[in-house]
Amino acid sequence: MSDIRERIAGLNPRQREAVKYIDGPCLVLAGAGSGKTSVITTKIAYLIQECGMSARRIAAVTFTNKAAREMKERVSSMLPGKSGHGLTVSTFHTLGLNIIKSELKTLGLRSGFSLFDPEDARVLLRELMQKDAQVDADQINRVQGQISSWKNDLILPGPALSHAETEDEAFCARVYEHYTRHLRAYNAVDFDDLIMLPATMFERHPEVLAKWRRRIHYMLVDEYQDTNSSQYQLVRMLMAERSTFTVVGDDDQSIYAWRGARPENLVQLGEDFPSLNVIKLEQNYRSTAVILRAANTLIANNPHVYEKTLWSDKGLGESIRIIMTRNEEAEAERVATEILTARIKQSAKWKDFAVLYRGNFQARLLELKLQHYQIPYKLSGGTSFFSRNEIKDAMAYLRLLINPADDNAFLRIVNVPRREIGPTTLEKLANYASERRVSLFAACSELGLSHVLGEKAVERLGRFNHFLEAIRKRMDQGDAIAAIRQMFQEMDYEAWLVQNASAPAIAEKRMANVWTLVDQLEQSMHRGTEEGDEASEETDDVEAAISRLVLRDILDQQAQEDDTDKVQLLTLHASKGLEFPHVYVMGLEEELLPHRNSIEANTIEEERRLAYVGITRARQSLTLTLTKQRKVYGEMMDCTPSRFLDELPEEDLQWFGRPDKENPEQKHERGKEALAGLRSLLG
DNA sequence: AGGGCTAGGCTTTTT
DNA sequence: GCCTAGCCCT
Repeated sequence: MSDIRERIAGLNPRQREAVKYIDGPCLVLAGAGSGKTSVITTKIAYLIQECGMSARRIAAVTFTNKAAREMKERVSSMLPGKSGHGLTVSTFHTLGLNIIKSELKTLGLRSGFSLFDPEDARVLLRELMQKDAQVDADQINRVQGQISSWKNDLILPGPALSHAETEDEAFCARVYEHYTRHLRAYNAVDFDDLIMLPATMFERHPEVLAKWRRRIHYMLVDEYQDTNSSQYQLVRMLMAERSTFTVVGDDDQSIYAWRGARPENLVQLGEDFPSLNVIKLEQNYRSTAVILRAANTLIANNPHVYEKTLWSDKGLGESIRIIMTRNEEAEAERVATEILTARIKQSAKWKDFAVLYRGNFQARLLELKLQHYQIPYKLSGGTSFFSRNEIKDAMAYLRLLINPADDNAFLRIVNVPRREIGPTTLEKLANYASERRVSLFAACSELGLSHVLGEKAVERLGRFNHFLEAIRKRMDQGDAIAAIRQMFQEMDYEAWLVQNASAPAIAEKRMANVWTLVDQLEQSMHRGTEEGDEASEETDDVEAAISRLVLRDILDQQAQEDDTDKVQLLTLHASKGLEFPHVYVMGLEEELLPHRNSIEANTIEEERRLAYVGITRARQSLTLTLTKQRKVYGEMMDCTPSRFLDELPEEDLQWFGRPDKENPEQKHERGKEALAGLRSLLG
């Protein structure tokens, strides 16, 4: 807990200015590795410690839970005692969720509302579209994407329909309208609503906005280049009067345009706030001069509103190596053996190496080679915990418990485990429910059901309803978590898993996943209670905790695993924000990086930024690889070296395996050399 | 209720 | 060329 003044004294002049400028709007253009997180965390501590601002009046916003968690930790380590109490450090979505939770009435929601993840939303969309036309798998995705981008632009269904230019768009808008109505009926919101609802509410209810402006006096936004339109509107509305905020970002690292990020928001800010103080952080504390020179010359090919050039005092460092191989197998092989030898030569650890690539498929071959050489590695990505079926089932139970109007959750689990409630019964139930305008779950216990359904069916539905109602009662009365555990036991969910699994061991694993989920729910509840965000009763805590679960805001169990000594395999996207002593970027070829679709869509600039992000991850050494041939969709294709290679400073590059007319033997010799070196090292 | 077949698609992905 | 989602068939 070092003194805040000391900490500020340790910053460079630009960083110090960024921390101490608090009287107006502030944009910090933070180049890669320029210590932006330090600036944000120190600034929060400075506001509290030196400027006497209450932590409760400060909100810092990030894009990922991980970043929010880390930032919170760093800030609280700088602050003495409880002075950080009440500080908000959260994702945009969690901030939106909290706003929604305190404005339920204005928004026309009831407490315990469900949060639909994109998969839930997709299921609902499919159902809605099936009525209209025949469903095309791809069509659902397109509609979902269109709705999402409308929501990102704060466009409601009405205007979406009236402004539709094509029949296709009009169709989407009609589905959007249905979708919105159904979400309302289910007392549910989706991820995009977490931003859109607060933003549109603030527009329509100035008195509510005024209240929130009194609550939040200073805002800090990390990764500002990743904000979309609705997020920007939210920040703008909250901060409009006071103009006290700091946003930190790097337009050169904007790589999420495809999911709605608007790097133009950086420019927009200057127009909306003419007094904006723009501070550039250009000193890089991460990489060698050679690496930065490559990064600078590459990105200079993109147009810039604010020019910036990274520099470091770390010395030139090694040349950048470019390795060209015969095919993708040789490429993977080469990367594996390079890491093997480099580790010994540099007496480095496995975790000092990262291999970056454009697409996840590129990792497959590499994995094989790494396994062959017994190199330990950690692969980022893969199937998420939350897309597992048992987790989706468990989540549906939780959702239905706190929100009986959630018909989607009901349909998912009413017959899981088997309760002999089939499609015919459900259809009749649905008709009855929609006539009486009640939820499916509520309809289950209505007496009138016996007019439309057989005795047995009525009995089964009633039993299901009573079962869950009993659990709900237990949750209200006492230990909610205990009641939830009991629920899974009483319905013998494990038996159902065993029945459905190919091996008992698999079922066991799945059941363990469910218990992990419940454990995390429990932990999340305790965390929420300790922080005492708002006065809340027990059930309110469960609701909040379940929402946090859906938002993936759970403790990272892989945290310890991250520290282990393994080579990191990541997509270029996933590498943003990280750094490694030795970085390999694979597949520097036209059609791959830049990606084929981006060439066609003419979004080369974003691909260039992607390459820029990859390059700037490296501290000490950088190796780029490419191949002459590669299998594309099963067909062997000749590859062209990426245009980005031509945009790097020739004098800093060291080529291996480049076909060279003057010296055709070169590649052969180099290859042999490398192999001989490897052999001698391996003994 | 589950498995097998076929067609289409094939970058990146957080909340 | 391979994978996966969704459909159909038993």
